[in-house]
Amino acid sequence: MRIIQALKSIGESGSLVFYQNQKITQLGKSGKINEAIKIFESMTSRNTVTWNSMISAYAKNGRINDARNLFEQMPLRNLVSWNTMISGYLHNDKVHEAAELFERMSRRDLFSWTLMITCYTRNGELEKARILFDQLPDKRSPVCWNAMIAGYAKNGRFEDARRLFDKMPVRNLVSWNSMLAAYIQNEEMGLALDFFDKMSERDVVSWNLVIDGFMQIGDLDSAMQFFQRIPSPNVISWVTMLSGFARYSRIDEARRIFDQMPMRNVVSWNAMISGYVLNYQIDEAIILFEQMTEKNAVSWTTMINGYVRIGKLEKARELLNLMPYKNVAAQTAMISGYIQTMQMEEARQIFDEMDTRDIACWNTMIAGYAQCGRMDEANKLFKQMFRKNIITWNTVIAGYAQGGEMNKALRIFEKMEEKNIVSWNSLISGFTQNGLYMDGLRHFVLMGREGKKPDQSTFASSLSACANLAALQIGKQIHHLVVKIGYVNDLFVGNALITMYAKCGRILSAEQVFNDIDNTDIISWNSLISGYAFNGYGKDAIQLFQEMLTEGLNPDQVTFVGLLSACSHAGLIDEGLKLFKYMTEKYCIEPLAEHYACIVDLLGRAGRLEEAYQLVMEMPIKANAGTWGALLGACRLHKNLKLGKLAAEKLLEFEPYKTSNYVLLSNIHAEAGSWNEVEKVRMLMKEKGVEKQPGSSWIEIKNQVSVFVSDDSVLPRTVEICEMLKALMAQMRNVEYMPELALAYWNLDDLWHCVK
DNA sequence: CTAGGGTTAG
Repeated sequence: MRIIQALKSIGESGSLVFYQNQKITQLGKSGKINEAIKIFESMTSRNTVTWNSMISAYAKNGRINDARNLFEQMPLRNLVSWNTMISGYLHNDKVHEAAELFERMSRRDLFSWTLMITCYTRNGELEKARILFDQLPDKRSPVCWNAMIAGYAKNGRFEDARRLFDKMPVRNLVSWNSMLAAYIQNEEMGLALDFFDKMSERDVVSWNLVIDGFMQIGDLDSAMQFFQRIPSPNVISWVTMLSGFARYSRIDEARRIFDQMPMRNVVSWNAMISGYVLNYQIDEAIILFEQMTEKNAVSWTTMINGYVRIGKLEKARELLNLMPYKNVAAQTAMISGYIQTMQMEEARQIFDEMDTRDIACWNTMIAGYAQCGRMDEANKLFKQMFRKNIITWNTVIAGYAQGGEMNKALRIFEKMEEKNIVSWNSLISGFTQNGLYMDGLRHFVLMGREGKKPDQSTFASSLSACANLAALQIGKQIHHLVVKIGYVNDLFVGNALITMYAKCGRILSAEQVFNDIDNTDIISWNSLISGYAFNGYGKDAIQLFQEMLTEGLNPDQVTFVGLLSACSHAGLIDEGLKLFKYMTEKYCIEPLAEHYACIVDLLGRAGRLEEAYQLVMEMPIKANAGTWGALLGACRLHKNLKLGKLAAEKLLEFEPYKTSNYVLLSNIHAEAGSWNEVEKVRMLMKEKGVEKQPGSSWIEIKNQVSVFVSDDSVLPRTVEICEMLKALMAQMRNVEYMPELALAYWNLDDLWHCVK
């Protein structure tokens, strides 16, 4: 009908063009970009509005490059063309490009200013937005004020929003709604409801904001009550309810809403599909997806994500191939799917095929390589990246840290301009996990100096460093900080504290922490049991274990490692053997090499060397270095040269480059007085090229850990320290303290040195 | 044809 009408009036100049322009806009808005292109290309005469409409249509459908091409090609640009292009960049998250155009404009109107302010606030660049806002030519128009208020709201600054709201000269309904949204986005439901009651005028947006607020805090009942009070709910009211129920996995209620809706748009369908996807009901999701007459990029992305979620990558890929204009989100979803299943080559293929990529996509790819330990490739991408964000940097740091390359991690970290808590935590936990405890603590201190507050992860890592260094004073200080900043009730921190005190020999403090924390988990119990073990309190370990059972907790493999080592350290041989039996028979826990090592140690201490050896030979899993090491230790204790030699040789097969093993072997020979053999071991080391690692120790003085390395005479105060050592040796002789000289085969002339 | 408040994918 309308076409006929339009054709009838074709005589009037430009009315067909006018009609076609409208059609392009309408098609662009409803996602039918192909039809819009068809009309545009068939047009014989076009005016500036035609070009503007087409630019807008492209931009609304994610084809921002096509939009820009048209913008460049068009014969005559007006102010609206520039604004439309900026708006396109705004909706495609390309703030940088938008700003470039804005700068180049010769004339700007209120549209231009508002667009640009919105661009900056979307990007979190509130200060830039505010500078523009303050330069604003027309202060009486509420539109820009509203944009700035919304910008503050979305970035969590509702007080700033409120200040602006109170200051603005003319308010309209949108201003009131923007302020209402500010409260709701910051989960201030009390303030929001007061504000809502004070509003003299409300529209459906105001109501929708409130029901969304209830949904965000999980109060579905209140949301429903308010929803029923809305005078005339629109699609968005319905979708808010639908997606709210879907988000909380109340999928049947969500479906009921979906079926009852008097009107549905693409978003409604997408929300329902997303609900099913979240609930792993992919079959239901695909039925709806196929029924949809009008799919947009979100529909496709949601569905692809759904298949990725349940591991059906072929199905996901099929959909991606069918998708008409693949967007970054869909492609990134596919890439993460491949990465989750370690199919890096497939992931890379998609990545290479993409015509535009966002930072998140690059980051996903880099994280993928990092997870696979392929840091060279990760780093190559990192270097290629044009614009990086803080996540990019943190991903690379964590990648290097996990691969043990702390030098590289540190170098990247030091190049960062703006570090956040995640950057610091990646670095500190990297040091700690790679045994570089001092470096970990040093950076913990540096972080404090830069005024950054530690969080639970920082505390867990640095407490673990203290535990391994037995740095009690520093550990205690960190504990105070934990209390002060308020992480006492964090499980990770609590468990780290237990381990720290236990490893520092303060088992009473460990107990106290254990008793003080509100909620314990299996790791807390295991930590305290291992703590008892470490300090030789075998009976307490067993008693705690029994308490754990009465509490109804199920012990795991780690529990028994702690228990068995507790028994071996305390010489509780029968109890240990009984527990081992209990573990395998009652709890059906497959013993690990660690468990066998404990049992070997137990039998060995009791002098039952043959039995221990028998166990090692018969155990169903392969003995590891720990098992042979336990046997070797027992042999030395009971001076069993024959078995000891055998164990030592086995041990050397596992760890041919570990100096301490050679030391053990040569000590056995030395104790037996076979000096020829001792010499042979020394030759063997030379042959294998084993470097004697400098011995090191550390001492805590006035809250400062000092590391001493042997055979290093460069640093100051060496002479002083040696004098002191000599004096101490003399005193020790006086009180008849004799070090075990049989063990002192290695350089007695070592110098101890203060590194820091 | 372009700007401010509300929904969906990441």
